Amino acid sequence: MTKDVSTEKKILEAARHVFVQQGMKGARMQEIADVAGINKAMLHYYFRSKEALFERVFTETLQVNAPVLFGILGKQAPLKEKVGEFVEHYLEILRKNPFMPLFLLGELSQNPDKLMGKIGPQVGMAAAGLRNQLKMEAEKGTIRPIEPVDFMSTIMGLCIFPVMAKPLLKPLFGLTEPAYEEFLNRRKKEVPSLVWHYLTDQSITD
Amino acid sequence: MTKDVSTEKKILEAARHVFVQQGMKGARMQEIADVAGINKAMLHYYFRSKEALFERVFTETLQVNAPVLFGILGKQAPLKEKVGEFVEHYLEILRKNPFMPLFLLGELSQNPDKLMGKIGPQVGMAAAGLRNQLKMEAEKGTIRPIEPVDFMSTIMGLCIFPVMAKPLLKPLFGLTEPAYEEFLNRRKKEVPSLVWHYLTDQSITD
DNA sequence: ATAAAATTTAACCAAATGGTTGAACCTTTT
DNA sequence: AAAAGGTTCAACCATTTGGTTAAATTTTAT
Repeated sequence: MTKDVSTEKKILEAARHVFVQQGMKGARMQEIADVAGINKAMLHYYFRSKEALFERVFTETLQVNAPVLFGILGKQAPLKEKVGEFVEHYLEILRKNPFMPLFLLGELSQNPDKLMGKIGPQVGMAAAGLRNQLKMEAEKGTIRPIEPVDFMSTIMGLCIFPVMAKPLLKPLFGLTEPAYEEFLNRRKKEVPSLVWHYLTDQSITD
Repeated sequence: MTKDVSTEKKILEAARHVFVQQGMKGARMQEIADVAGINKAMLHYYFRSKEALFERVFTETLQVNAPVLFGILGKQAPLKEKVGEFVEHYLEILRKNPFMPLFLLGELSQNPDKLMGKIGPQVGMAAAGLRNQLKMEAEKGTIRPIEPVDFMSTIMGLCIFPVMAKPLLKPLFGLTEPAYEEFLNRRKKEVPSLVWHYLTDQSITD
């Protein structure tokens, strides 16, 4: 691990790396220590227990990612523009952190309650903003009426699945690594246009 | 657990239940025994080790689910029809086994290799059939040219995400259980029509 | 009915793993 | 420079957990 970085940072970096990849149950304190390049006792010196360390990493991860996601969709701008920006940014983030969705959704499934209170207000605002925009645009006739959940699920599902199903998709369709990368790049164009059709085409609900 | 069922079946049922929900690492042999209503030693009597038991459950799960999925999309029928049937069936399966995708994708991420050889031929056939149909329909002009990966990712992502992100979506959008169910039902109509647009609208690639 | 084989159980065992401790080692303060 | 406080480490401890064993019980074959 990089020298001259405070031990606490080194631990958090290592812990995030291991936890995200192995999950709470799969992660071993020893491995986190090894990755951080320090003694196992340090983990307990800086963070009381495995649970405390995990809690910290999980919360941090959520509080860093959620605002990015909802920040884009919640801000003031034309919807079409925001969709494009969201997909582009999100796919890029996902490409760099392919284990993030599995990690977050996995731990969230184990502990559905530990969500609100962590991402509360910040994301709540963005969600409310999005809800309003969808409503107003629908009244204006720019888009068809649509629920925020439907919208979010569509756009997130289209972005997340290709990334987290990589180990399924690659062998199944005989993709080489470059071919897979190409596929991800295609998504950047296809998903926004797909989502836009989803928003505007009246025939979808009829 | 139900009486009069062979111990082996009881174990496999219990193991599937626990493994799918907790993952390989998270699952405890004792819990599996408890759920099965038998002694822990029985697990080792019928299946050598935790790994062997897991292997069995994982393989079985894969071999039961994959053919259902790809069976529908691989068979001989109009594409539009198959898409509708797939989404309907798949969403129903997912509603009953909400932890399945997280389980399969999670374990697959840990062990990308353990895929082929398990679902090999059966699914390979279906995938090839789908590839041909997409190619032929594109040449006929019924749909636009599209890669099988793109198609599969779109349809699966749209189905899977709403189910596996339930613990995220429910609190985030303040959905009650009935409201969430309603949402899932909306998907049954929206997803096929969305996918169909995705297949036919030329402007998506332009 | 009885011996043999298969099944089930409780008690154990060894390894893995989260966590602790006390001494050594810096760094800062006075 | 020496005391004090913070940091790091190797060795150790307790619990958990996958796995074993030998005896008991049930089932099957003769």
